[in-house]
This record gives sequence, structure tokens and C-alpha cells, in this order.
Amino acid sequence: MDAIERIRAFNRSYTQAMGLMARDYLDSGMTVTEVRVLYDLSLHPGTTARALAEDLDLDEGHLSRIVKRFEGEGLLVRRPSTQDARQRHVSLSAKGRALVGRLAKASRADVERRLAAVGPAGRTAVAEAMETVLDRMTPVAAKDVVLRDIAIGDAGWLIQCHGEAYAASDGFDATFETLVAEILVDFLRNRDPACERAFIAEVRGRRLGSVFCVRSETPGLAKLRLFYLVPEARRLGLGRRMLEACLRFARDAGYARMALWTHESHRAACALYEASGFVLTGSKPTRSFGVDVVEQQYDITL
Amino acid sequence: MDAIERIRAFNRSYTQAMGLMARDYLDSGMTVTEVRVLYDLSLHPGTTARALAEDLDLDEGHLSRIVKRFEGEGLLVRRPSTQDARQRHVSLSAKGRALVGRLAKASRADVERRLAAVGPAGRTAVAEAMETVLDRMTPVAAKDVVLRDIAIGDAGWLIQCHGEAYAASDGFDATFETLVAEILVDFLRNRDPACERAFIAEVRGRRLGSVFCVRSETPGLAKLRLFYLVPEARRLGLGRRMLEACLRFARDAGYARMALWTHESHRAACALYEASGFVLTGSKPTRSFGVDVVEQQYDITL
DNA sequence: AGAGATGCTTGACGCCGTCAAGTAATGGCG
DNA sequence: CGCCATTACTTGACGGCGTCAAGCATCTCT
Repeated sequence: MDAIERIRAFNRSYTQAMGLMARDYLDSGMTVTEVRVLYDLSLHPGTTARALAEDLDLDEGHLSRIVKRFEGEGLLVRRPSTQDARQRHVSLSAKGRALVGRLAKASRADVERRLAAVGPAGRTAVAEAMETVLDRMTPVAAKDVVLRDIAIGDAGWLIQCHGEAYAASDGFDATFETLVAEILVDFLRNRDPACERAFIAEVRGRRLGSVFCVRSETPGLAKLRLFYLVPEARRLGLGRRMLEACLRFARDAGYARMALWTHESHRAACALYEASGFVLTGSKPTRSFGVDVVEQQYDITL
Repeated sequence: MDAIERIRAFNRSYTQAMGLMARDYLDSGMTVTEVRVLYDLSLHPGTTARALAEDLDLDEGHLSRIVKRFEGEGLLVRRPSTQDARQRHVSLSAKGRALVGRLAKASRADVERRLAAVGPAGRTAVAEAMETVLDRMTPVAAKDVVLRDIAIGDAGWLIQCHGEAYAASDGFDATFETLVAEILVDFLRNRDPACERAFIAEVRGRRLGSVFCVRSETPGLAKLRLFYLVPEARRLGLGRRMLEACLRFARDAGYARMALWTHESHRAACALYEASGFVLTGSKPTRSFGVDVVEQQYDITL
């Protein structure tokens, strides 16, 4: 079952499970549309009918009748615009606001009822997964991505991510995950903040990738390690930005050169290294992590 | 913003973003309800009107008219039941099945269009998050939980999980996450499968917890480590099951005793240890991971 | 055999949502 | 300034959804 099919399955079961298709909104005697009108009005008091119709994707005639009825019920007030005599500014009355409050409460209670069997931790997890859904549906905007230092939780994420991604793409066995864990343990334990640094790319709390600048045995030589970007954050120029941040840090820290090890199969990364000024200084076939790979070394003079 | 509020926000934006409220289903000239009827019929050929109405939560009268109309259009056939002359078994005709196929295709295309800006990796992530939503909404059933050995990705998950959970609940600093990573690196590197074992609790691909049985310096003494359950999987008897699996393994591996270290603040876990036959053999206040804790040792004779 | 339950159909009705026409005010253009 | 297209909103007409209630045939239970 591919992603689209899984998404369709979600649409079916979720709308049913949450009763989102209901005509009568929570036995309030109001239509979902009417509630949406009230809710939108509570958010944008003083809008015009047109803007409202636009916002809710409603027929203007239909909306006109709803507004009229609501006015009759005292839920909202319309006052003619001073700018344009054709327009009328619509706002909720106190009664209308009270109703919105009651409806919100009913909606909360309804959601609570549907999640009765789910504990607090589960609810947070549900909410988080939902935010992930919305978040992933809006593609990553490179400008919102921040590069920050490593924090609690990052090491585990990196280990899992590297382990699973390379197992899937290159067939690496568990020893690779272990190696990544070792690198991180060493970094966390023995890091010299003056000349070693991690960059974690993140957008709104969602981790996207990493790159590390660490000291080597050789004086004046920095190592670039754990360069990774989740697939959906690639081709946005993020890799270049991370690489440049890492190089800048290395320069500022006083290193003369920087080296990195990678595998030939990582075409995009290798191309990026070369575009950033790294030169290939070694290439040898070897067996690592249970598969045959061509290990490559790149160097750059800072 | 609490979980319920976040879920409500999702309901609003998601239904809008996916256009699930549309009256006319994808310009097919059919109602969402009609499409649901067809779809349900394609899944359950030969159902009765009652079962259909039940399944789709539709008014029987309304459904009756829809079915009648569909029969007139040659989309379905009704044949009287041999069991019960009041009933009629409804099934799609070839024409009806063809229509369902076309509609499914249109729906796929529609979802694809809405996700046009999202790459393949992002789509999989969306689908996964959706499945998480549905999954978490149905509480964990203890009987579906399996205990398996450690696999790729687990180590990273464990490190992240321990790091974040103990930072949140006990205020532990990053050194705790590092310690967990060290324990895991050591386990992955030097594990003796004959007498060391990890148990990962999982339900439908979702990791719930862990417990490890590892060798100690002292001959005949096993150590229980990394006992953890995600909050939403607690109070299901899972902890006991994991503990028992671990004790059984230790017994079978020939250990004479088992010891574990924990902190006084973990009341539920301590109670479980005692209920399982462990006895408190030491308790001392100390400073660990940046906070003051009371470290406790428990022992059991196997 | 008769009463009540069951499976489905039909009738009546409010109102949603859509198309189209109508009214009043505005603004652009010569 | 005056005409006319445009804009903001209202009103009319209508198909049909969804809901309640009544109706009819059949089954089941006693």
C-alpha cells in the first residue's frame, strides 16, 4: 500500500471516527457551516460578508441568509461601513460570543469523549502526530530552518536515524549504528567546545539533519563527521548551508585543514563536498558494516 | 495549548485542507454519502440495507432512496434473500464496480494534487504520522504487544527516549543520555548472546519499552538495566511481563542472582520490583546527572 | 394464531448549497 | 459630469440531503 492509499485510508477512518461529517454539530441544533461562520466571526470581528464567504468558501447567498438569521437571533450585529455604503461590518454580539464559548466547550467535551480511552500521554502523542501531518504537508521552507548546537535527545535521534537510513539505503548492518553511537558518546564525553561543534538543523522542533566538526589526532586537522539530512529536507540548499557553517566554525577555531570520510555511493553528498572546495584524496574498495563499499576521503585547506 | 485544543485545531485545518466537507465529491456529480455507499458495497457485496445503514450511520429511509436510484441507474442489483423475504441482498453491478474504480482513481488524483508540493519521502512521513494518529487513538492492547530482541534503530530510540523522558521527569542533564548511549554501545559491541539479552516491547511496529539482562563483573550475578515503558503503555501489566521475561532468561542462562539500580523517585517501578521478589539491599542519597537523587539497589535470588 | 419485532419503503418537511437575477453603491473613463 | 461596468450584498428558485414518522410485508416468539 503506497503513501497515497494510506492517506486515503486515514481520511476515511478519521472523519468517521471523529464524526466530522455530522450535519448537526454536537446536538447544538446548528449546522457545521453555521458554527464555522460563528467561529470565523469570533476570530475576525468586523469583517464583511464577502470576506467571510471567501474565507469559508461559502456561497454568498447562503451566507447572506445565515447572517440575516443570526442577526434576527441577536447573535451578531451589522453596522454599515463609513467607507463604502454597500458594505456592512459584521461582528458577534455578546450573546454570539457566549454561544461560541459554549460551542467550543461542547467541542472540547466531544473530543474528550472520543478520546476517553486514551490517556494524557497518548493524547499528547496524538496531537503531536497530527501536527506532524500538517507540518509535513507544508514543505520545509529553508528560511525557517535553524542550525543549533546539540541538545538532549539529539544523540539518540541521530543514532536511530543513521542506523535506519543506512540500513535501508545501503544495507548496513547493526555495527554501523553502533559506530555512530560510539562517535556520539565520545563527542558528548570528551568534547572541547572551543574547537568541536555539532550543528543540528531543525525547523519548528523537527530535526532535519546534522553535521559535526571534531578534532583529529593530527594537529591542525579537523574532521567533518555525521553529515546527514532527512530525505524530505534535501535539495533545498540546506546541506550547503550546514557545510558552510561547519567550515566557518573550523576556520574560526584555527584549524588549517579539514578531512572527511564518505562512501562513493553517496553521490549528492560527494558532489556537494567538491562544490564546497573539498578534493578527493583517497578512494579504496573495502568491506564495512556487512557490505562492499568504496570508501573515499576528501580534504580541504581552510 | 493542551492536547485537546491541538486536536481540535487539527480537525479544523485538516478537513479544510483536504476538502473533506465538499458536497460534490470531486466533481463526480455524486454526494459524499453516495460514494460512501458505493465504496461500502464494493467492500461488502451482498449486504442488506440495514447492515449498510448501520455501517455508514445513515438514515434507513435516506439509504433506501439512494439504493433505489442506484438500481435504476444499473449501478447495483438487489436479489431477494432466500432466508428472509423481507431482506434483499445488495451488490454492485459490473457498471457499479467500474464506477467505484473510477472514483478511487479520482480520489487518488485529488490527494496527489493536494500533496503536489510534498515529495515522496514527505508523503511517507505524512502517511506514517496519520497511522500514528489512528494507532494512538486506539489504546494499546496488552495482548498485541510482542517482546523481541534488539534490532537496528532500537538503540537510538532507547537513547533518545531515556534522555528526553528523564530530562523531563527528573531533570537529568545530558550526561544521563550519554551514559545510556555508553551502556548500549557496550552491549552492542561486546554482548554475549548466551547470557545477555535485550527485550524490546513493541506493538505493530511501535516501540513501547525495554529491559536488558546483562552480565556483571561478579560471577553468577546478572544486572537488569534500561527498564523503561513509554507512559501510555503503563498500567497494562506490561512491565510485569517484561520483568518476568527478563527473570526467566536470567534463570535459564544460569545466573544465581540478579541486581538492579534505580532511583527512589520511580515509585511504580520500585513497587513492581518488590512485587516480583526483588529486595531492597541498599539506598543512598547521591548526586547524579545534575540532580540530587536517592539511588537504590535491589537484588533477587533466582 | 396473534402480538410484537424486524426489514425495508414511502411521505413530509426543513434547510443546505447552488445558480441566477436583482438592487444599491462605487469607480473608471471619456 | 454622466455613463457603464464592477462590486457588495440580497433575494428568488430549486434539487436534493438528511431526519422524523408512518406504513407495509414478513418473521419470530409464545
